[in-house]
Amino acid sequence: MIVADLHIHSRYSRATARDLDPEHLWIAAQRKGIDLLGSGDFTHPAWFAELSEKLVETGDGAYVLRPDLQGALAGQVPAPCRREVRFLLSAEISSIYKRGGKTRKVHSLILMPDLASVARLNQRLGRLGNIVSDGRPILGLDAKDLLELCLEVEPSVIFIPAHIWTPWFSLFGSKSGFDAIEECFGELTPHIHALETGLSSDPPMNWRLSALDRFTLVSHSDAHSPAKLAREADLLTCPPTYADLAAALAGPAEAGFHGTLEFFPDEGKYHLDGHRKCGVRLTPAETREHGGRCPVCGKPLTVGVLNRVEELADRPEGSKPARLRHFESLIPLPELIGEVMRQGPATKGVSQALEALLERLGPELHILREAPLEDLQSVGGPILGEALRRMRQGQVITEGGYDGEFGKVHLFSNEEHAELKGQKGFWKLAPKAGARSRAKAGPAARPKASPPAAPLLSALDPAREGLNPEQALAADYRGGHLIVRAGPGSGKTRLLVQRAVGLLREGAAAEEILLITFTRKAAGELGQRLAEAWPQGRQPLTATFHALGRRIISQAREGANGGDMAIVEDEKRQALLKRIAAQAEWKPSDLELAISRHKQTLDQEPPSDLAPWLALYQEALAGEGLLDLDDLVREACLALRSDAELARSWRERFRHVLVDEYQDVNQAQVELLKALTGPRTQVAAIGDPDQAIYGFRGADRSFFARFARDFAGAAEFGLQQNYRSNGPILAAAQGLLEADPDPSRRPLLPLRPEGPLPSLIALASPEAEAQWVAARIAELIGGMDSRQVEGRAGENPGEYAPRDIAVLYRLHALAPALQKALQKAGVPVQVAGRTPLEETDPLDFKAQRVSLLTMHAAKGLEWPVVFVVGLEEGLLPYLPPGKPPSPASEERRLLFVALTRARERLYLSRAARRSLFGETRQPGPSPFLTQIPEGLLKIEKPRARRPRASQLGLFK
DNA sequence: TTGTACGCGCTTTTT
DNA sequence: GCGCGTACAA
Repeated sequence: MIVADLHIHSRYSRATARDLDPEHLWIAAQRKGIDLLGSGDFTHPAWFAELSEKLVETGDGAYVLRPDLQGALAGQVPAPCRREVRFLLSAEISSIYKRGGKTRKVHSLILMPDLASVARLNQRLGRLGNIVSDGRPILGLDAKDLLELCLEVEPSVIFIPAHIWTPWFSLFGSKSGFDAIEECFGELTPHIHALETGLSSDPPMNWRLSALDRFTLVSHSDAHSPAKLAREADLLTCPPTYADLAAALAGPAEAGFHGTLEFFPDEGKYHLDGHRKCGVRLTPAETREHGGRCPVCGKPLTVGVLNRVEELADRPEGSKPARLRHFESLIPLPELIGEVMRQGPATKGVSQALEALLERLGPELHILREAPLEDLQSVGGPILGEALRRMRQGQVITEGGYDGEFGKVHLFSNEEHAELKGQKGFWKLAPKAGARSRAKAGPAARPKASPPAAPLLSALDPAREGLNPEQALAADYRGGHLIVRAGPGSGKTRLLVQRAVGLLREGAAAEEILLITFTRKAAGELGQRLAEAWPQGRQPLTATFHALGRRIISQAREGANGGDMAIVEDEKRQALLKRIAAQAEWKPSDLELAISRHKQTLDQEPPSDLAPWLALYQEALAGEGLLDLDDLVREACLALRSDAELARSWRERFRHVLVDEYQDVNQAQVELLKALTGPRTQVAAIGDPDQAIYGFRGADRSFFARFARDFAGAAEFGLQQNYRSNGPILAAAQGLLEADPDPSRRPLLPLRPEGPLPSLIALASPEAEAQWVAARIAELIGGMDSRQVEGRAGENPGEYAPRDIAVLYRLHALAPALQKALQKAGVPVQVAGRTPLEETDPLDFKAQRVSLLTMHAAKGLEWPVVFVVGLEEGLLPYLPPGKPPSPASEERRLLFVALTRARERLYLSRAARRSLFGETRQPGPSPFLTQIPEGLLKIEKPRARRPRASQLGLFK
């Protein structure tokens, strides 16, 4: 029989002991009596390097400490404890992701047969996320995708869902888990053969779920220090090799998996329910009596493992499956000695006593499990003997752990302890009636929890079929042209889709309907939503302005000489601009801008200073039959103007033209629209002039206001209902806009009025700001380490997944500090537009991360939590040194766009010192901040720095 | 053709 | 503060 502890950590994981290195593990394993030990943390590059250096392969998938190191250390192992310690390569990965609208946090234990396969896996994982900052990395990768990746890298991988019952980070966790294994792993479930049951549950609890019958239930220590090794462990009868372990886990008991060594589950940190902050500990039955809420603070209780097991159980307490494996419940020897000596387990006296026992009797597990009581009595005294006798018989007194607080397991009652003082003959006492056996009478199986109340939004959820009244008015209007002023989060895309569907339903042909967007992405999404809403029959054309122009030009040329047409590639165009600019003694960027602006006006005559250079540019393109992107719209307009037949065919083609983001059109685009508009055409434009932020690229929001003049008789509509942001977020965003009065603006009405006030904080430096953001995000995600989860009762830590969060800034230049701080905190992060495609893993698009992006890039997107950073003088509005700034109103709208990306929580920040382009300044707050009316922002102060918590804080 | 020193200038972004 | 482009040397 061998003892295996396969889930441990190295010193590279958070909150772990500094001496967690191969040498100390080798010593500690022998003192404990472990034959087969997980390496832990193989994903961490430094630990991987250390393992590669200090371990040598046995050839059967196991590794041993290098013989020279063994020789140097042998003296530190008590003689009766010495044994061969083999290592298997193991790691734990934390997957934090969104599935089915719920944040999931699942930890997985992974074993690999050799360093080469680990290296392959690490390479893949390194591309998907940050495996450098923590030995237990956090990936925004669905646990199922992680399993798939592991199988792809190494088919013989052993993949074990870790400590499956802990509330915060596990497969069945009450906070962020699933109700069934299949729910998590889908069709890959057959690749899972074992489940790790964790400290807070033991086999009898797990036997109550018939769904677990086919799995091997394993137990490991999840140690964060050498002293905690083998708190729980596996008992194997197979040889200590990788392949034999894999076969044992996959097969019946005879295959080599004998059973487990267990904690008394009551001692686990999450056995019962409760609130640590409120000092409330409840049994599952008591929790039900209180309706799941804390009797002190009224907030939801942290539901423990016992409760969760009862929730999912389909058998009564005490049931046993047909096939079950052996288990033993143990108390760690230092704790047991501590009780006998009436001292803490980490005191010097206990250590000395432990040392003496190890020297005389052998490893800790041998002492706990097998050593004859007489030997124990003779070496450790009669009381120790009695303590071990009681433990082996399960006669213990328990106080269940709850909400992160370890439980307590005692062997003697208080009365006994009192009696014991000064008495020598204690071992003769029979256990008191008060010392209950750990088999407790429990409540009957609990009915399944009722499903959560229907979400508040369901009645008006924009994802559903129906339109709200103001949307319906605009969607159903058939009286001619119309323009819709649609604020952020008002269901704009939905209105477009439903208008198109309504037209189709009334009998309009798909060919008569055209939808126009600015980006291919928007066109793709609109097309997809339309296909979902109107799956029957042909689809209307959904195109960008440029794609539309291209079609028109193609048709014009077919009719004429059929000249070849292609779009100039950017590289070529830049080279051309550079060449001409040099000749003109202009800056290439100025030339580019001037050409573009001219083409957008549709004027025939360019400004005289531009004319010769424009002519050179156009000749160069025409010589190769090329057009640039502005030409696509311009040339289409000109073709329609000069070719009456062409114009007629296009004007008659569409009865309905729907245009998205109308605040972003330029003159050429408006002209193109007009040229497509015949007497029977209805143009429906939708947009929001308060979100016009692309003036610098030629967009002119004034076309929005004059739509009714460009398209005669147009009706005006407005969408005020906001589905996205809660009341306080909308109030702050609209308060800001008040500084730019507009009589045609209507207030936005939040569907969800309640929520926390947006907050504003000033930090000393960009680094401090980045660290603050990282710390806040770590709290919101919860799960960087347990302390963060347990630390802030009432803040709902762990409510969010990485992909629920975005950090927005004015300039890309702010991204590096943020990225660095977030990576250091172990938060999975992606910086928009900054990942080269060739480095992207095929699974990359599935990885879920915190997004870092510019306020511009955030337009059209939304997140439950948004941080807006760098709200400083000179940065917002941005005042480029030596250049004319954008109009302040456009920059204000940019902030408005940023604020209205947030659904639930909004955090604003600034730094009192900022270095930008080599210059360090001490900027005051952005003037826009003072334009947000007082009382709509909560002013926060940086928390005073507390001294770093001790490395061992996790286990007290 | 390649190495290196120097100086300039620095948003936001789509097709 | 740094990257990129240009100028000039080898």
